[in-house]
Amino acid sequence: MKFQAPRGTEDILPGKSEVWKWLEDTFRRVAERYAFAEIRTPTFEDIELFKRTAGETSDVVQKEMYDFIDKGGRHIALKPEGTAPVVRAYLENNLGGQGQITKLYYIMALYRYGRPQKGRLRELHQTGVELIGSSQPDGDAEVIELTTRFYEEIGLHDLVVTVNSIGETECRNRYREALLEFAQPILLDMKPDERAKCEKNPLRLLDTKSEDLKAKLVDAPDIREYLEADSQEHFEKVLDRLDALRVSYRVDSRLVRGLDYYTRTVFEVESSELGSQSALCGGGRYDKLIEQLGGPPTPAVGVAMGIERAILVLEALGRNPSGLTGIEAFFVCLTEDRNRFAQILQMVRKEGCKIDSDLEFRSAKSQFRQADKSGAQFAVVIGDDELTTGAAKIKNLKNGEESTVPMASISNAIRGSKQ
RNA sequence: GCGACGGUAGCUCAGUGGUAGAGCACCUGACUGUGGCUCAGGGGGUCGCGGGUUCAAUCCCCGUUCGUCGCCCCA
Repeated sequence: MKFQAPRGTEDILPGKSEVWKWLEDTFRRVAERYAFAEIRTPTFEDIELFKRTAGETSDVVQKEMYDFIDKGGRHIALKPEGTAPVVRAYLENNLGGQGQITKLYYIMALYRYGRPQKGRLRELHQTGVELIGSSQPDGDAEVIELTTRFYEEIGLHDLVVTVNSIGETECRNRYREALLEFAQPILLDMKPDERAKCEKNPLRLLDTKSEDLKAKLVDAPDIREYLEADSQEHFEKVLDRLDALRVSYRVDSRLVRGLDYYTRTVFEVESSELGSQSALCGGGRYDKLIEQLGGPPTPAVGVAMGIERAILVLEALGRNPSGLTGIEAFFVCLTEDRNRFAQILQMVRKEGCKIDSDLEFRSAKSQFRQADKSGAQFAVVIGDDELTTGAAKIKNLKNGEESTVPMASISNAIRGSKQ
């Protein structure tokens, strides 16, 4: 019996885990600069939390949840998205008392039972922020700017944000009807299940990938003509702020999002490097969600970014994040006195150096080969001669120069020349 | 969940109805304590898993699993 990782999951191995660490560190740094604080929520929640919020028409909830009945008879779901759990925690812990603004960020694993593909795993990871308590367009803009800031800092330039406003519930309902009416003839030649989906949520029509369908929809009504004055004004202010911050964006009235709780501003970033899983991140305002979960009416806006997808884009562009960890020195053992040798390693490690050595009693030649491959700048030679004189030989592997330093100054010698 | 294609050494892949190969990587050696180049030698694969056809299958058939691409959906 050979075990393998469950379908749609992956191991993140050394060589790649460094990129993950770097990406997460960068995200934390950026989010904290905007005064967001980290929140961590449980891996699983009461399934109702997601049913209540993500919407009946959303596939994420309809068919992609990992759910089970636990031993106490509770119906549990592994979280398929991050916003609902964060809002649940926000309400449960009274984070936002008295009209405060709460800024939270997260890095979490999510679970969606779909057919796996590159860039679409069953266990996926997202970073995101939620800005809760402000209805001002300034919040929308700050979240969008933070998002572009993050992508800039991981070396993804020239990404364009697509933004749209889908207004409040009422105007969206009116629009929905108008669109449905326009689309009647189109719906007639669709397959029954596809048609049912579109009839239930006509907005789905808009983000189709079918060129054919797109062509039929060129003259479809435009949602922005249905926006109520407040939403329209809000949207304009967001765009004005993005202009002022020099965030490049594209307005696309066809952009709608898959989760039902969005209101007003929605946005996403795509990359052409990603094939059919092109979205790098998605977000927007969700002013009604908190009420839906039993809280006081509280406006909020947030974004979720796919970590795997960001990494795929970096790989596709051939970016190799530099400055990743490696060892500083490789210690070559040429004495039978392995205890003394180990003590020296212990000392240097206590002093904070990242070092390695051969554990297999291999030849000097082999040890130097390992030193070379390790990428370390130095090989430190400890043999019987060195033990008697109390001074190690340090070889700079880049230029071949050798010098002799007292045992006590090995770490200084390694570090000293680092800058 | 639907359709198509794929799974051979650590990696990238070739190959044939008679139980397998290359390149790279790895290990050892080329005068006793010195790497990156070169040369010589070496280890390593139940050819995804299970069943069937056959005298015989890695190669044919069926099933299954995992992946890739598209759809769906989304991050």
